[in-house]
Amino acid sequence: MKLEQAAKQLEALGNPTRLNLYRALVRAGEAGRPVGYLQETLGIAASTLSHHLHRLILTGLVTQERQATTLICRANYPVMNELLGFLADECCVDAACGPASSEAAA
Amino acid sequence: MKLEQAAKQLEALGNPTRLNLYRALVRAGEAGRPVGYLQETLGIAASTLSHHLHRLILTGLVTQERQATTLICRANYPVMNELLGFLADECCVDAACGPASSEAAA
DNA sequence: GCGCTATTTCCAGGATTCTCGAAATATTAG
DNA sequence: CTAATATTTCGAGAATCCTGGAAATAGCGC
Repeated sequence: MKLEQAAKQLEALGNPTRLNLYRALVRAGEAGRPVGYLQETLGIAASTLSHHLHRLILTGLVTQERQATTLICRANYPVMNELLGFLADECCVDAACGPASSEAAA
Repeated sequence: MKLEQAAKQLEALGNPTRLNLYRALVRAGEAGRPVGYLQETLGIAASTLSHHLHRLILTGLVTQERQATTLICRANYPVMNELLGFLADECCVDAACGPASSEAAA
């Protein structure tokens, strides 16, 4: 069920700490960020960060890659785009919802 | 603080019942839906629905309008678009993230 | 005002979340 | 193998959320 998955991803982003964390990764782009760097930047306990990170990874919003003892985290752009698509999906089936939509003639 | 607000909205959408509810309103468009209709459609207790609805209204994602004894609920499209914008906002500052972005020349 | 329908508020129990420190694990360096 | 660093897992307390039933409120028609 797609809705469940979308809800989980939204819930994962619906916590200030995690949203902040996620945005840091989004900003970092392809380069990604090591866990330790994120921990210092966000100023939270390592265990707390690990907990949140785990959640983002479970929902597919973030990926990790090992580099020696350091773990590099990256935002998973395709998953985010899919989520954005899901939200905008059924928008406008019966009403105009703004300028962001497709090229359907007025 | 914008991040707090975005997190609250995402959290509001990050519950299957609420996401379902919200999508029903998105699908309904301008017409909106009466609370009672939503309650039957979703098959949940009136108090539960009221609770979730209240939350969506607090975050600004949903609006209500009274029509006699019936309350019509509508999705607030501008707010949703703002939220989508916030998510896509800092995307790609350092990496390509897909086709959904703006018209900035490459 | 009275009754009627639509909706919300109050209350409570059970589940989940958030946060952290301490201990455990993983990987590399020597 | 031992030491050192990076990260996760464990345990726990406080807070919040989710759900529904019962009672209260809001607006309408008579």
